[in-house]
Amino acid sequence: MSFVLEGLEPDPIARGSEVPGELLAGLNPPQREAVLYRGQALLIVAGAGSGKTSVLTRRIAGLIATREAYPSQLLAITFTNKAANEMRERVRALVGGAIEGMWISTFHSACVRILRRQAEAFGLSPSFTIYDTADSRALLKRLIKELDADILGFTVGSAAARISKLKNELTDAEAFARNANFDDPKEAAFVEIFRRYQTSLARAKAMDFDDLIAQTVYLFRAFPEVAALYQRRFRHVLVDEYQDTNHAQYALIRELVRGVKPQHVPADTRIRTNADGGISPASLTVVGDSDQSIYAFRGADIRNIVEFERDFPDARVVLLEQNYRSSQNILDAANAVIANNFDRVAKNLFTATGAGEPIVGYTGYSAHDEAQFVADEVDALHGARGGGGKLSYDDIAVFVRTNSQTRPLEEIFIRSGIPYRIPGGTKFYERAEIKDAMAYLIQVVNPADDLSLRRVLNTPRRGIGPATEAALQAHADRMGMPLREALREAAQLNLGAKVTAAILQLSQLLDDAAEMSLGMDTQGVLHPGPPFDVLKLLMDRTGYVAALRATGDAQDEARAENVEELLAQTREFRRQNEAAGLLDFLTNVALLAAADEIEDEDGSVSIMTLHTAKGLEYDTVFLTGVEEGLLPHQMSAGEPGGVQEERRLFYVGVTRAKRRLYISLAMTRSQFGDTSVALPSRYLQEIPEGLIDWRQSPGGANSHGGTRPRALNARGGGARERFSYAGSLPASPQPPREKREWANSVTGKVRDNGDLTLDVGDRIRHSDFGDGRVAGVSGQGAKTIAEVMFDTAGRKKLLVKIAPIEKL
DNA sequence: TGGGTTTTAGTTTTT
DNA sequence: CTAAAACCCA
Repeated sequence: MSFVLEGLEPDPIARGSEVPGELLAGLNPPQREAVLYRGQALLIVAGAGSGKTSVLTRRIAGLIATREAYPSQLLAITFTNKAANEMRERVRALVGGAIEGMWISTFHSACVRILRRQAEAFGLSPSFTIYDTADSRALLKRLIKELDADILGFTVGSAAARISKLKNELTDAEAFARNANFDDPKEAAFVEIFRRYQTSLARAKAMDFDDLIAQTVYLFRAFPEVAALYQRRFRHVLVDEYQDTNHAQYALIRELVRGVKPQHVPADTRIRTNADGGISPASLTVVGDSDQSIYAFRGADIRNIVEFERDFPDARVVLLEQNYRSSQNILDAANAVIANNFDRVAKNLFTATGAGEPIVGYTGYSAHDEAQFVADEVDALHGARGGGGKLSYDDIAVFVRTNSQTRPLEEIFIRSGIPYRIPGGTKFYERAEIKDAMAYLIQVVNPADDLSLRRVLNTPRRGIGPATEAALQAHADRMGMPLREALREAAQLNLGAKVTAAILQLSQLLDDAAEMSLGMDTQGVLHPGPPFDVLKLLMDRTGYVAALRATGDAQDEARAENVEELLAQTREFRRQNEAAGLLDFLTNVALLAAADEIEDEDGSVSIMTLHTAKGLEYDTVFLTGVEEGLLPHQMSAGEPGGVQEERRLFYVGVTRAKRRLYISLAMTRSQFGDTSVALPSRYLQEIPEGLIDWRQSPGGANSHGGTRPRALNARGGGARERFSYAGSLPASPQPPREKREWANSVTGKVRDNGDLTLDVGDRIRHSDFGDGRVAGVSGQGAKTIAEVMFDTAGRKKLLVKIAPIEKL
């Protein structure tokens, strides 16, 4: 290889002339600058839909094409694996295949890679396992119970949240203990929980999600020569979605783009050194949009992006404001809403594509009604009836605020025969049977992980009950060995002959599986065995799947099929990653993100949370549950900046839509089994008059004030639908109270029945369902619910106050 | 030890 | 209301 080595060093002056023209084709001036700028630090403030992925990929392609950097000198951090794969393909298409050695991955994947590679340097097992949230919680549960900390008010959730938060701030157990107030019994107990949690992880050779980042930072700080390895290698670091980085991630980036001291530069380096023999810092490019920061709950610190220029005084800032995704109507709505967030740098998205179709609004009686509307519209758009529109299902997405909202949507979609997917919602890997199978695999790779062994000890049933487990655990503790070792010595424990045999059999099986996973010794080289073979061996010899099949239970049959599906996935994984072993498979699964499950062109509608939707785009978007208490969510009311964060969430949702946006809500929502009245979200009011075409408006006759209802969102001047509040919303955070009513919608479907009372046995008439008989009444006052057996429509639950019914 | 029943707790968002 | 967890009995 005879590269021109001088060319590898970044030149602080833009080298526009050298970047191939085709990489700049079709870019607007700021985009062009973002591709061409060369310097230590660059912040690209990329509004929604402003073509940032395009800019980022061309910037990378430019660096490679001009020989400013080898692909292996580039590190690009994305938010999801899906985004990483997409970027990899797009860069490959631009530079013609030569991107081997380039790292494009998520923060977590990159850290795992570094940690596994450097594990031995600081006494860590390279085959450490990654605990997901459920694993962490299971461990914490044991610890809290052990310490009787529950009486102090500790819950698994609160402890987990607190530990996660501390780790994201790079505060480890010891650092926390140093400043803890031990006079407070609760705080003292927490210190103990945190410490034990961490030692348990270490003993199990496991890390939780937050550790992956934090430990990498600690590694770099403790071993400058290890850090230097990566500082020398990565000459260009690019970070996407920078507004959602937390402190630990920020610190990691800072470590990576630090210059290398002369003593850490090998004599034969091919990188140009400074006068003192050191190497200057890598160049850093970050892309983000503070208006789309929606992960504060995960420790994301908006200051990372807002104060970027303070961190890097020489930084260039490029603003991308032209939107290439959405119609002007959609952008107007988005701009208007986000403008209500104070404390933000003004930014106004614009487009050249024209107004487009109006936003469609709909208000259902209930979540089911709302879901039915969505289903009907999807059906119509797909052209099942009209034939005019030929929108593919995968061009449509339905967004929800909370996971529980997917349920009614799912029910209606099934009934309507609309194919759908819920990325991240299926929780395939959280199913008990999958966790069982995975626990076997983890135990094969990491025998120190007692948690996984305990899980499979008696699954399927092999007669190892709590008593036997305790005996094994006691032996393990006594000998200071992992549970896995204790299994081998089961014969010493004077257990029953049957039980002992079962234990030894399991032990032998795990040994055999471990041998297989390491691979056959062909010509002295170890090739990791295919994960499929290992899992198949385990499932066959344990009889796990067979046991499920044998029960004859339909649910167990479904579980057996899930395990088969997992087997298929291991096979598929090996197909796509040829030399990949079991550890790679497990890592891959652990770091899977919800959005990674989205397949393009799979012919189904995607239903997902607003958080999952970040970074995606769809021709048609349904934004559902736009109600007070849901968006903004009740839980956010207490948090500082909560309502603003929720507004950004709303903004993210709106700006995902390319051509059509539907906004819907329900007048009542059920949770915990009872139904309550819901009010339209305050964010709806922030959308300018005329942008929304209400098919069914959130009525609201103004019977209390003297103010005439404003035709806020009536289209074409005709006040067909009206949407107003009695007076203006209070400036205070509280939503309007019971004075507001759902009444007198022009369609006549939404009404106020006053204090109509119904009793069991009454005959009533419903405008949609026809005649029926009241079968039961529950609830009080405005929330009175009647259960009605309709003569033709079957059994329905109705909110008496607003249902379109009359007593006969 | 296993199965069945009662009880209780939980609902924000996620790598 | 639902799902998981605790509890109880055979």
